[in-house]
Parts: sequence; structure tokens; C-alpha cells
Amino acid sequence: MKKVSLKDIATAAGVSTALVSYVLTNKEKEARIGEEMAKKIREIARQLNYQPNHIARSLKSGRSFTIGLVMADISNAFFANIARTIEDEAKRNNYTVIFGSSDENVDKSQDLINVLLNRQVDGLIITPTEGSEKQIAWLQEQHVPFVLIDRFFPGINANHIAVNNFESAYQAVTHLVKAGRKRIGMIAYETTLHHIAERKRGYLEAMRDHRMPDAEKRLKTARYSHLKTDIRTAIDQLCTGPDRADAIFFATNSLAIEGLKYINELRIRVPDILAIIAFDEGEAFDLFYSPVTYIQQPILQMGKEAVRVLLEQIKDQQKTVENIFIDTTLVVRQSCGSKR
Amino acid sequence: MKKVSLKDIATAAGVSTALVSYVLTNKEKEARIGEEMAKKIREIARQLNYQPNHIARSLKSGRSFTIGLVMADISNAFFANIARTIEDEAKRNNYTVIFGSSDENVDKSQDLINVLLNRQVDGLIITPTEGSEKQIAWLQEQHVPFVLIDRFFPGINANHIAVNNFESAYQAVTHLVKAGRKRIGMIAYETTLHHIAERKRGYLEAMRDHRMPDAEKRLKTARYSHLKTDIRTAIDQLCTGPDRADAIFFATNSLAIEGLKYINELRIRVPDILAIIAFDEGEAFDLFYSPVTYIQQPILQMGKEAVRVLLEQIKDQQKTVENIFIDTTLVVRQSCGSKR
DNA sequence: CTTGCAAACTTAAACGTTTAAGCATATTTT
DNA sequence: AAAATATGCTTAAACGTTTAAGTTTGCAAG
Repeated sequence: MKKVSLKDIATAAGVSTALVSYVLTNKEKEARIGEEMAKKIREIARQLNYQPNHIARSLKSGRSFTIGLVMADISNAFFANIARTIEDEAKRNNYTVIFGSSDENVDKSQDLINVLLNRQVDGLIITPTEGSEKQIAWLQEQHVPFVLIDRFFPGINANHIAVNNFESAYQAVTHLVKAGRKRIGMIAYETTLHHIAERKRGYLEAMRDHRMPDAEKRLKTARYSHLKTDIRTAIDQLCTGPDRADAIFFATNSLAIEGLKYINELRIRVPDILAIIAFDEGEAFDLFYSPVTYIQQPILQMGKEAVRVLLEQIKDQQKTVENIFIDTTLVVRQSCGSKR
Repeated sequence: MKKVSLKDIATAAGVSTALVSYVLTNKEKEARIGEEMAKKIREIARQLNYQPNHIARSLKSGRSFTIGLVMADISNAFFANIARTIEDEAKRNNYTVIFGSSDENVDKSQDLINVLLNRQVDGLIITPTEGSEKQIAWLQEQHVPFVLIDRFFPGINANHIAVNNFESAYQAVTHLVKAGRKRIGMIAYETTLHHIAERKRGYLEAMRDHRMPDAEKRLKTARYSHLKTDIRTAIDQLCTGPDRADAIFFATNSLAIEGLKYINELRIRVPDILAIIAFDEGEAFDLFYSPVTYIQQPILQMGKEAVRVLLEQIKDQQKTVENIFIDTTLVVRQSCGSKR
């Protein structure tokens, strides 16, 4: 199938391609096209089923109407949902999304950014991985429009959309305290990423404010690369001994899922023996025999805001940086109900 | 940041852009470029950090090295994982993926296909929605390279990657029979899509071959648009009365998740009272108190094959159609263990 | 000392658009 | 009636590549 171009229409109509272009981009007024001719051209275009060549248009305009999306892990429901809302929102603005998953790997992230920039995306939406500060700083130096989502670096003054991680964690721990839990533990990732640090800080401050001892001791971490084993170790440590934990706050959904699997194996009853709160949502939390209380992130809003900020930045490179923080909602369910 | 182009390099080196192009695309031999000049050009390109403009290249070559991905529902873990493997595999072949979610909606699907073709993708990978036969047939008429994945239309002779739905369902039901279940029900989608029909047929034939009565009566369907209520009705019907079901086979993961939520609410004990088998996998199945036996689809292989077939088709438009069927694996766990 | 040819490069067209500038012809204004 | 303006269209250049065809120079063969 040979694609039909402006030239084909022009030939069929016996006019120049310029004329056809003006008509089909609705510039008849400015270009003073005759009404009849416009009608004729439109009709021919319809008959030939003309579809504009986006690539040619991009080359001319220097804009691709494409945004690049670098997700940390597309197989994680949280990121998959963000990706979906971003794609939706982008389409609503006549933008198209090219995506890739960095799998929390710095090199893969750099690679992806390169590929996307090569493809002349007009901007990027990124969940930065640990250690990617330099990449992000470089983007800024190059004046590439971009927005960070879910995470950001305090030292880099760039657009970002994030939730109030400190407050969310503080609120979650407070909820556990109010529910009568005395020995609250937390499992987080071992990472320098700021959003996780904030969640930890929220936990620690809440513990201190409510005069709960041994918070530091009960704050465990797991390596992303050794998730399964590290979580098992952490839970073993938390859930044994005379003063074993009566509640665990998981810093992310992936940690919670892996943790709950093990808690199931150990047959530790939730919430009788152990209360659970997790960050993010997930079908798995609903299906747990004691539906899991979780911190709900406003995914839809995050995705929309990310696209909005990015497109504004693309339109106006001088635009001031936006740092958006959105509140989460604590969805209370059975998993932190009363002890037996 | 002004992007550097071939012309910039050419000016810096005092040569024509053609020469630069030959060198940077490694055509020195054919174009008989002087060794020293080649070295010099490469050095300048490096210094200026030249990045080829993919769009210009695409316009010239008529190929975008981009494939379009139309997923039925990216928020479903099964499709998200397929998307991820496709993206990975595409990147390995220097292709980039533009994706969109049709949300099982024919119009959205058509819309997406149009957008993607407009963007001059070299080919498409599609999970077709119900009622999209005409769209697919049209693609074929237009000789657009494409591959259907997960689903296909028997009346359309197009590339497709699918699993052996009939055999998989047959095997699952047989497993339930061997486990001593007598009144096996199935919950599927109410759809004309062939892959679901095959799963139903697998159920019905297995029931007949094992002389299980009332198969038709125990085959319930739910509408995608009224998932929650329809599933509740179906389960209510299946799980009441004197000859109530002692096993349910769910035709997809979304059905299973919704169903299990309700089964949880009803406090029907699994597997004591009711055995469960589901199609697809999911974290939720692991986390259910009685880990769910499921039919595992070879996602990685499906994604890889889809990309392979598509790229071959793109390279050789005359290539014969490939219909690939892959076997599934029944992963047996607690949920269809012994009755009490 | 032509001729032939290889080596090292340049020219120019093309891909499909967009858009400023140009050029007739017709109509209005002075 | 000449000048100004409006109308309807065309020309041509540009975006950044690729690549077939052409040009120039040097050098060996006849």
C-alpha cells in the first residue's frame, strides 16, 4: 500500500502541494483559499483516505509530539497504573508515549534516556532510579524538558510530582499506635532514594512523638536485588523473641507482597498477632484473608499533573520549576484491627 | 541547546555532509573515504556529541523502527507483563515501542490503531478486542505488518501468538476431576472472543468425557462491563442449593480476583468446600490464604515470538502467516487440594 | 602522451511537510 | 484612469538525513 501524500492530492486536484497543505491544516483564512477549491481538496483527501505523515511534520516543526516515559518497573502495578494514566492523558493532548522500564538499574535508565532523546521526544517523565542524579542533572543542563514522578532528588531543582511521604508514613504509624499497637516495626528498601528516606523519617518521628521505644531497632531494610531473602531475614528478626513486633509497616507494595507471602507461610495471624499497613494498593491486598490497610496514592492525579507540567514546560522552556506534593489517603481495613 | 547536525560536523571539518554521513554510518568502504578524514570526522562528531536525528532518518528510509502496541488492558498484570517483554525484546532489536490501552473497547482500539499508523509505526502487535474483526481485516487489506497476541479470529488468516486454550482448560478440569471434585463450575466472560470460547469448550468437553453432568448449567458468564455484579450473581447461583459446586474454574485472572474477593466475603473455605483454578498468574493468587492453582501462560516466550514474527514480517512483506500456539503449564497449589 | 581508472571527495535530489514570499488577476479606492 | 488593495494561487526553501551520480586529481598502463 503506497501511502498517499500531499503531492498525490495536489496532482489529483491539479494544484500545488502548498495549497493542499493550507487547506488540510485549516489555514484557509490566512492563506486566502477559494471556498470551492478548499471543498474540492478536502473531498479528494477524503476519497484517497489521506493520513498526514507525522514524521515529515515532526522533521519540519522540530517537535515530535511524543513523550518518553522511563518507569522504574512496569511489572509493578503501581507503576503500570501510572503509565496508563500518563498514556491516557497524553493522548488527550495529542501526544504519544514511548515507554521503557529501567528495572531500577542506573545503566538501563541512562540507556533508555539516550534512546528516547535520540527518538526526539519532546520531553521525559521519569521515575529516577537510585544513583541517577548525574543523569538528571545532565538533562537539566541540556534544557531537556522533564518531570520526575514518584521520586526526586532534594539537591536538584527540577519539576517533580510526589506524595507527602513523611506525613503519610507518620499518619500510618500513628494509626497503628491509636489501634493499640506497642511494638511497631517497619520494612523499607535499603536505598539512598529520598522518598524512602522520608517514609523512614515519618516512621521514626511518629514513634518518637508517641514515645515508642526501639524504633531504630525495628526499622529493617531489604535490598531490591535480594528482596526475598532479605525480607525473610527482616521478618524473622522482627517476629521472634519476647518483645516481638505486633505491627509492621511496609514502605512499598512490592515489600508488602513479599512480606505477606512469608507471613502466610509462618502462619502469623493478621491482625490478631500482627497488624499490617502497606504503601500503595494492589489486588493482592484485597485478596489477603485480612484485607490490608494501605496508603493510597492518588495515581490518576499524579499522572495528570505530570503530563500537564511537562507539556507546559515544553511549550515554555522558561517556565518556573514546579514541585508538586499530593496527599495520600489511609484506607483502613481489617489488617490493623484489634489484637486477640 | 541547539542539536548538532551533520551539517555542523561537515562545516567544522570543511567537507560536505555526504562525507560525514558515509563515515558515521560506517559506509567508508563503499564510499572510499580516506582513512585520515574518517578519523577526523569521527573525532569531531564525538567532540560535538553528535546524535543522529532519528526522525530525519525515518523520513528518508520510510521506516521508523518503531512498533505500535495495542494492549487490551495495561492495568491487568498479564498484559502489563506482556508489554514489558515486548518492550525489552524490541529494544534488543533496536526497535522502540509506542503503546496504548484499548480497555477492551472497539472504538478506542480503532482510535489507537489510527494514531499509531499515523505515527508511521513499522508494524503492530495487538490484543484484539471483541468486535474488532473489521479493523484487523482492514489492516490485512492494507498490508500493514501486524501480529495478534493472546487472541485471534479464526476467520482471519493473520499472524498470531496464542496458547492452547482448549487443551489448557481441558487439563485444568481434568485435574479437578482427578482431585475428586464432582460438581465443577466455570465462570467466563460473556464474549464472542474465540480464546474464551475455546476455554469454555475445553471445560465442556472435559466434563463430558469424564461423565460429569450439568456442565452447561454450571457454566456461568459475566460481562466485562458489569464484572463485579455479574460475578456475584454467578457465584451465588453456583454456590447455593443442595448440589452446589465444589470447584470453580475461572477463565481469566480478572474474573478470578473478583470472584475470590466475593468467596472471601462469603467465607466459603478453599479448598475444603470449594476448589479453585484460575487462568494466568498474579501476586494476588500467591497471597490468597490457600494459594491458587493456576494455568501459567509463557509470557516471556509469547512476547519474544510476537516481536520476532512481526520483525520478520516487516522485513519481508511476502512472508507466510505464522500461527503459533504455545503450551501452558498447570501450576498446582493448595486451592484444589482435598475436601474436608 | 593520451587513455583508463582508482581514490577521495562533492553535488544534488529525495523523503513529506510547512510557510514565507512572489505573482497574476480582479476589485475597490482616490 | 491610475493606484491601492484583495483574492487565489504557485514557487521555493527548509527540516536532517541518505545515496546515486558526478567531478577532480593522481597515477599507472598502453
